[in-house]
Amino acid sequence: MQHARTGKREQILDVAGLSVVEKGFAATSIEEIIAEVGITKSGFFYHFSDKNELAKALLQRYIDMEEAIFHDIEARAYELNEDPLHGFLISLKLLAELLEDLPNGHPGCLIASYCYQSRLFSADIRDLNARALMSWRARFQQQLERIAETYPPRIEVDLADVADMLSAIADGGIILSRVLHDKTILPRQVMLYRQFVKALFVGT
Amino acid sequence: MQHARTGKREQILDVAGLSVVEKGFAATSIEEIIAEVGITKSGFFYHFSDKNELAKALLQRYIDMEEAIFHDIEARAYELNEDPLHGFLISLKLLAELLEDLPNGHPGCLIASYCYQSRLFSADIRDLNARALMSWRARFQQQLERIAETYPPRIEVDLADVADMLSAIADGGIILSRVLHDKTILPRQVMLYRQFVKALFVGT
DNA sequence: TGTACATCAGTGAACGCGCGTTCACTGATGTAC
DNA sequence: TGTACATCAGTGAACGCGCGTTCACTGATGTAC
Repeated sequence: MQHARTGKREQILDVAGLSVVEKGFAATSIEEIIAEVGITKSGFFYHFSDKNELAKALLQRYIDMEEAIFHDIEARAYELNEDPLHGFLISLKLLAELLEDLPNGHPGCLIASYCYQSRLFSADIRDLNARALMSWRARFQQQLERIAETYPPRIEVDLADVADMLSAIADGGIILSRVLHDKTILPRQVMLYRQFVKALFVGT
Repeated sequence: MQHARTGKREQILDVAGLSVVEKGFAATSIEEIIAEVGITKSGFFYHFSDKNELAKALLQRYIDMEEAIFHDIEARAYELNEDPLHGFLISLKLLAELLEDLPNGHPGCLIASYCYQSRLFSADIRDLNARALMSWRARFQQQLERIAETYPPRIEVDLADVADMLSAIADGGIILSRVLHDKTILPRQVMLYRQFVKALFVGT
């Protein structure tokens, strides 16, 4: 077994996570998960009280991972750089590189997946999804506002929209990359967004 | 019954289409569809040989509808206007207005929905999905290239990427709008893309 | 115009399978005294 | 150090329900001659 050393709970989340972004949550059966993990059905229900709890744990883990990745990227980007614009541009470059280096492209955004199956989930899961998106908006908007203090925008825009645009580009880019089987699309879109931000604050 | 005058086949597609973007294809049961349409299960199988045929018909209809909408928008945008840039900018404005006027926001993009459930579908459906995205890329890229002949780009970009960006913004914007329950996000993203295109070809 | 036949748009009953969930139980490890 | 008990990480068998699919059949409408 490949994950012999990791806990069964973590293995369940790994297997389920992959399946959910490729088949959807409803089509991801517990039966199939336990077969791949090598556990009985009762073993599954020891870790999760029901399937809804699996959905919640899956989403929470995904959000935490993304949060950690962005935190790390920003720490590196602003490390030797106090200029907010250059820091943000470096962040975007680092993000694009990270996405480029994923061997099979981005596996799929769980927030987008859940969005297209929202009637399956309880209100707390939908809330979790919405709060994740709002926290990204706040995070990017804050950085954009710091930039705008030094570099007055050359185009009249709502910085919340510019912040949302990164989330949109990311989710949309993942979809394009997957459907067209071209993993370069997503990082290229991030770099294009970067050029837009540059044009926005320093002109063409 | 609200669709008393339309054919049962069309009603099946209407009901199924809405359910698929809210619960996913696997969780959209034939049982539930026929209950809402007011038909027996055998009636369903008269119209579709199996569930996969429903998926295919659903996607084909969605693609045809989107195609018709874009065709209509472009016809109106370029009607009194031979300048390619202004024509494209008007297209985007018309698109944003159309999206703004949808009473409940965009119901959901079937291409994105299928992308996150692709393992459920046969190869011909996945192909259909990919070809739809490629035709949009081609359509937008062609217009961008016509623009570039008259307005040399102020930023060095790949126009195929700029074309893809519109698809990405649209798919991503739909997701943001739905998850955050704010239908204004999608049209605002389209308008922001419009500002990017403007900056790209005429500067800031 | 009448009759024979074909097609259309379904009905009704039955099928087997896989699903999520429950329940009583267990063997290995950890902790208290 | 030994014993009693608790907790952890599961097992095994059974459940009822809903799913997609099949099959023989039907009543209304259309077409040929």
